[in-house]
Amino acid sequence: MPKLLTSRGDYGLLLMTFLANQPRREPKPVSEIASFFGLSRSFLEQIALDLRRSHLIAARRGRDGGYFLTRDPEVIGIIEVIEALEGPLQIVACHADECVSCSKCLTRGFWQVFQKHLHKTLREITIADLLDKSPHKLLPLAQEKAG
Amino acid sequence: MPKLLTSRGDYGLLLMTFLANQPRREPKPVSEIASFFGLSRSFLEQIALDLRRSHLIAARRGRDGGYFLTRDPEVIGIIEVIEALEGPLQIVACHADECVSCSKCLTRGFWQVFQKHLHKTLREITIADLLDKSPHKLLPLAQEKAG
DNA sequence: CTTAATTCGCACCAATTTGGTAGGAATTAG
DNA sequence: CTAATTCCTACCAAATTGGTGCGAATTAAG
Repeated sequence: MPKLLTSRGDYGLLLMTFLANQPRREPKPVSEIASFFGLSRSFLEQIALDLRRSHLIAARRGRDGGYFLTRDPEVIGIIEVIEALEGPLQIVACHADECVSCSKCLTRGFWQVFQKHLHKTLREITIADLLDKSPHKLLPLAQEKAG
Repeated sequence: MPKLLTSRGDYGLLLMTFLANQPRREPKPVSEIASFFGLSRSFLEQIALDLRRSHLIAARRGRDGGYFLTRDPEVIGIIEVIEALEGPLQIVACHADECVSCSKCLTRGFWQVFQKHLHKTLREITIADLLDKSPHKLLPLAQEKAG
């Protein structure tokens, strides 16, 4: 049961979609977002901080401050959000040099290609796509074997 | 940095590919597989036990015993191995009813479709595919946006 | 200048998951 | 009978996860 996303990535994407829904990119305080989703304010603060450090959002401090997107949702790949919060995407623990059994590992090459593919997919899906109800970018993939 | 596979799934797939490489499906003891990959015997034993309980492999007990595949590698989707060892695949923690904020969750629907797609992909990739050097089943997926 | 709202930064923590170890019972070929 | 093996369960240390809490710095408004 390992998950692809921990709650950090999950909440981070919720936060990004929330900000993307704000019409004039006005700064919104974490407290408002947290209570909207029913999440812990301080935990979400940490997440917002990480997103700011990765320049996906920017902050205005002090009263009436808050966070806002630095780019349009259409050009923010969700992999950027995920990796900002969870570190580089990896399918499996082993990484080339550190692996004891790589010379005999039959699956390593496969996972590398798989990881590249997954990374690319998550880069092409944007925050704007999350707001669409229909995740059309995935549908053709799911039917790939139909023909 | 959450991974899609923990070492249980990883080692389990290695074990399966090892057995797939045995010509006449003769039972191979865990000790041999463990020492081949440089893994812990008792840990791999646990994994083999789970794979047997899911009927992906079968055992012959006692001297000269061991494990062997119950099906041809071409018809064993790797999702079967993964889920036997790690439980049902999930992208993100939240599951419909238990979720506090689902009414406001903008991303849930997307992840559901994404999970279905990933599940299908991992079902179509078989143990036999892992033995091929070229993971051709992924290549068309990776080029989906070219046109 | 004071106050309230906010980001910022870090220290800490409990529960869970992960990646095993260890020991022994049951089974079986020779 | 013996050795090799699966089978089963209990246990455990380290890492990860999902937070809490506190206080400093910053800022708008009165």
